[in-house]
Amino acid sequence: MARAGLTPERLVRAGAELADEVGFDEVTVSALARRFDVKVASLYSHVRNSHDLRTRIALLALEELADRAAAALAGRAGKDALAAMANVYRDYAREHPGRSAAARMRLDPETAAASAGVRHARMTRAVLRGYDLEEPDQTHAVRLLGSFFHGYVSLELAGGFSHSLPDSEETWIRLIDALDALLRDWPAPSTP
Amino acid sequence: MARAGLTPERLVRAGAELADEVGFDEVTVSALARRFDVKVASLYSHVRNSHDLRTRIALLALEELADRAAAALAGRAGKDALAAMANVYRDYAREHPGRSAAARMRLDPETAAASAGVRHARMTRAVLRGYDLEEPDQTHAVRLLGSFFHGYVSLELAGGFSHSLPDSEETWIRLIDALDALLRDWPAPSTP
DNA sequence: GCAGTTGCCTAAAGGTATTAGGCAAGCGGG
DNA sequence: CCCGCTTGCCTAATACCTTTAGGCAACTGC
Repeated sequence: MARAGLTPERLVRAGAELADEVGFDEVTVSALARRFDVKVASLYSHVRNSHDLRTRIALLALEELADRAAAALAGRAGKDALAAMANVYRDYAREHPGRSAAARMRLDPETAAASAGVRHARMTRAVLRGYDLEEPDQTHAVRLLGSFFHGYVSLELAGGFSHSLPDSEETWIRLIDALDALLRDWPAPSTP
Repeated sequence: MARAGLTPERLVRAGAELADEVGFDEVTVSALARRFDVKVASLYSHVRNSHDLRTRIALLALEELADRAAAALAGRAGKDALAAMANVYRDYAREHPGRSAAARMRLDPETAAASAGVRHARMTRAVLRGYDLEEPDQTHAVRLLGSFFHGYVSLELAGGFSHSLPDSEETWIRLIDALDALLRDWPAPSTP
């Protein structure tokens, strides 16, 4: 019988495609085996287990996303950079909903530390160099942007903003405006 | 044999507790049956299927959250109300991580429309009455707050902000400051 | 206390995850 | 060229979760 030519890389790539087609939650070792027309057990020489497969898809998505962000940020600063980075996340989510969900998967700390997640953090800080923020405000801002991007993309993908006006596109543009304004004019701590 | 006294309500409540203990993803019909010391098939007279169970847990969580928010908002306005609402979400997530994850579960449109989600939307708009926002900016702001709360709570629960300084508590307070400032001084659309 | 309902059980089938061990495809050396 | 070794994919088996069908016993109301 001819061999299927499985490798971890091909499996992960196919798993990512599967995720985009049927949703990250439906990515299963069995479904992937079907896709390669191979028995389920065969995958276990290339991937440790189901969790390992999903983790690798998440890592792939984080890499792709970081690559796109790096490309988009090159030569931009200030609001331009902010908008570029924001659009990278949103566009990726719309083009690759499954991968995008994977990128939001919870990783254990060591895996996360070795992932492209750290590039994301560095790039976010790079964007913030266009604004005048000292520590710890810069970290607060990193967390604000992370939360907002994560939340907006999740809600939009879940259909939260469809079927109501104004459409999501307009909100998105206006919210980037708003965040830009906030970062430019970052408030001092309130005195309680 | 004595009967276990199953009802949909008891199952959903126990399912919510189970979610808080082991995570929403691990909430399974089998695990719930074990918890009641009952055979798995017995649950199927009370709950349509696994998805139905999870949906009901989500609806419970949304109700609880809306009740808390309503209580917290009574008699408050402006930044006070904003902070109160924000803290409801965050505190709920910390006290009830499983329910909180359930509340973020994707619901189909009809279910969502019949859920306490609409109360949340109304209350968010009520909070925004303390700020001077016309439509469509009010809707943009609703979406901003929704995204931010959702994102922040997800990331914090996933451990995204632990093991780094400043601690999440401080960031949280400062970001509420920041959002308050942004809402008070909402920028006009940028002219592209 | 009896009849009817209904709640929980047994049985069974199908899907996913995972491990152990086997056979042959394809590569490298003679 | 072909022989042997590696290793890739397979069969087999176990375990768990989901879901449906049908049965018997425990409550409920008369």
